Amino acid sequence: MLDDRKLAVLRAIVTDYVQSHEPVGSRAIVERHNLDVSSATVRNDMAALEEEGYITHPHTSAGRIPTDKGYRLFVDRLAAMKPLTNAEKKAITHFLSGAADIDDIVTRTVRLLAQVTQQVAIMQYPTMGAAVVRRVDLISLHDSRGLLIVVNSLGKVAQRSIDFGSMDEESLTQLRDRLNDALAGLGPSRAAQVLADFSSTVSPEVRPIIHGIVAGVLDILATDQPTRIVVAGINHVSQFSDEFETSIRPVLDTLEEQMVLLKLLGEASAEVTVRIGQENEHANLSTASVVASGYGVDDAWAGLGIVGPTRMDYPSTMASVRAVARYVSRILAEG
Amino acid sequence: MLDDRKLAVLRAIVTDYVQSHEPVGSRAIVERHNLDVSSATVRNDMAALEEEGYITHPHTSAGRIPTDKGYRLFVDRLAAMKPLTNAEKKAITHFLSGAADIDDIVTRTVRLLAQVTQQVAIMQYPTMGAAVVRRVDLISLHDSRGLLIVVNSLGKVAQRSIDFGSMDEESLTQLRDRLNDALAGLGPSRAAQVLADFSSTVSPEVRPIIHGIVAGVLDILATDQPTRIVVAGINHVSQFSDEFETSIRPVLDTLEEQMVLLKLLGEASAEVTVRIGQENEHANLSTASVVASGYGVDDAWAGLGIVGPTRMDYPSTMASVRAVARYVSRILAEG
DNA sequence: ACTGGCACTCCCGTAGGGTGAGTGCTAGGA
DNA sequence: TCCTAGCACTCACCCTACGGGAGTGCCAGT
Repeated sequence: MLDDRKLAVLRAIVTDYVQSHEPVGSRAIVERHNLDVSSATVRNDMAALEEEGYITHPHTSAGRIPTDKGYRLFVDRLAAMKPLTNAEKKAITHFLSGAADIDDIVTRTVRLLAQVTQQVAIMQYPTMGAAVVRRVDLISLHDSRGLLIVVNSLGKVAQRSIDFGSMDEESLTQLRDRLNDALAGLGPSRAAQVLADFSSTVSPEVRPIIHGIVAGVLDILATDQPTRIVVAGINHVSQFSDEFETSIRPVLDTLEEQMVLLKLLGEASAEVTVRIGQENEHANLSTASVVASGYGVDDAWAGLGIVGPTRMDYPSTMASVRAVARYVSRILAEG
Repeated sequence: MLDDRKLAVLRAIVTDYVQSHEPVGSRAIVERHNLDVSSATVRNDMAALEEEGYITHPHTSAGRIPTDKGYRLFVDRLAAMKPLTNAEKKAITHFLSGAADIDDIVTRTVRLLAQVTQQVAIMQYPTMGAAVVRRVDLISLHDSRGLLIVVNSLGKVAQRSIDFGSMDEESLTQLRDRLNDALAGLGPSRAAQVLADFSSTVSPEVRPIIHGIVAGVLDILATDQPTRIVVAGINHVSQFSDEFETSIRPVLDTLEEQMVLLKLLGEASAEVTVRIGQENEHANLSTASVVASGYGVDDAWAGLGIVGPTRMDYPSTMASVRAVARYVSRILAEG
């Protein structure tokens, strides 16, 4: 059905359209790609490709543009990831190397991703669910207010504001040490079990306070805590089109919805995945593609990726996403 | 020069234009506002207002629109802040009440601000410069890597990744206690002084490691550390216009520039300040107004605000910004 | 000092015609 | 059987023209 030449024609249409943003005609194809056939032959192939649903044309006398199905075929069978240049690799490592803490790593990475792909980048914080508790700390601030801090083995720091009531500094220190002894090295589910019995081991008068603290720790450990998402390169939404209402507006609306973004990155696997146009369930993203990848180390896994118009340079974008995901994973593993 | 009626005409032009987004003519004014004069009289007043530079008209036969100068006069002399409804107040307190930590407070506040003003909201993290050190912690993670954590009296937690070299757990604990004894309760400048002498009091073999830790603490304490800025409600840029290139694009570009945003909020005072159009030095924001306010407690002060089109409802927006700034300040003071 | 009247300006929506890129189809050739 | 050359046809796009209408500026009158 689809012989090699038809595939070559589809490839030509996709690459040319991505570059020019204009419907591409049969003559342009034979001129720019050396197919050694006439434009009439290409027209016949185009008719076949359109019959199969890989391309379409906006009106009778216009050139062809790829459909979602056409992009999908292109990504799956016709495109090889374009390897990064040395300069690009260098830029990535340089940009990420000076990061101080996890916040910094995430911020830098998402900006870098926006920069190299020239698209809107989104990135999920590594979930702390799978890691083990490394340290619990209690710090009184003023009056009866204070802070509960939990650090996990990935270096992620979580905090909750806590009312310490009438507890004095000394018993606070004591409590802290006991919590550390009890929890250090435990995963979240095991820690939750231990905590369940914890408040019964303390004297009754401080029990309500302990209860608050335990609740705080449990809250932090809960794996389904809303993972934070960061976005960068919003200005690159201009890639989508020059018309705001029909094209850009819905994308911006979607980018404000944390839950939707989480879903987009949700099933991030180790490999780069591409969701094209209508393949995104979300209606606002029907003209958008999402290129995503998982990143992280053994038990701290999360997603990052970009959102761009279906009409994008998939080979380069996929390569960039993959490269950034790998580099940031390496940095997480090292530091 | 500007009698009461002319001011009333200006007020009418501003309010009508903000509402309708269309140039407003002399007849519309006498119809919608009961000025008890004819349209011809209003036309004369308009001519005078235009002479003074408060209004202009896009072409000969169009109605009038306010200039930056006109908005400025309106904000300074003609507009009273529109008090919030009870429902709005309730929504604000409800939205902010459940915040767990400082990250959460900032995230919620900036989203709330975007929500109530229907504009793009920006907010600066409270600077930790002015507060005093409350706790220093050292946590080893794996291999020789570890984490340095500094908590200040406002509950703000800062962290740095540190190489602990060959130090064992015990001497780490010892070092931590010594650091806490030395630094607790000190402001950043005093702490820096103490730290300067600190590394000379330890044994030579661990000195390079201590040096790294001290550098980390100093780094955290440095007041000029890049304060983080968060943005919300980007989708509301649609308020600016329906044309992307000339109007929305430059604003989006600007919102990506952390440094520019910092400047916008930089000189935030306790009162609500408005910068209109060209009053913003940044060229990209020449069609934008910034409504900002400081927030915080005694020595932890930062800015928040919104960015919107010059053509905005100043009374309501200013009231909302003020209200949100006050509520979040109160929450910071309490917890 | 205000008002009614009137000529004038210029945006905007609509209609009509020419242009050109691109297609679909058909008949002929390898 | 596959490819090619040629040709009629279709539309989007651009330019122009033109009437309608909103709004102004000005002047004479009260």
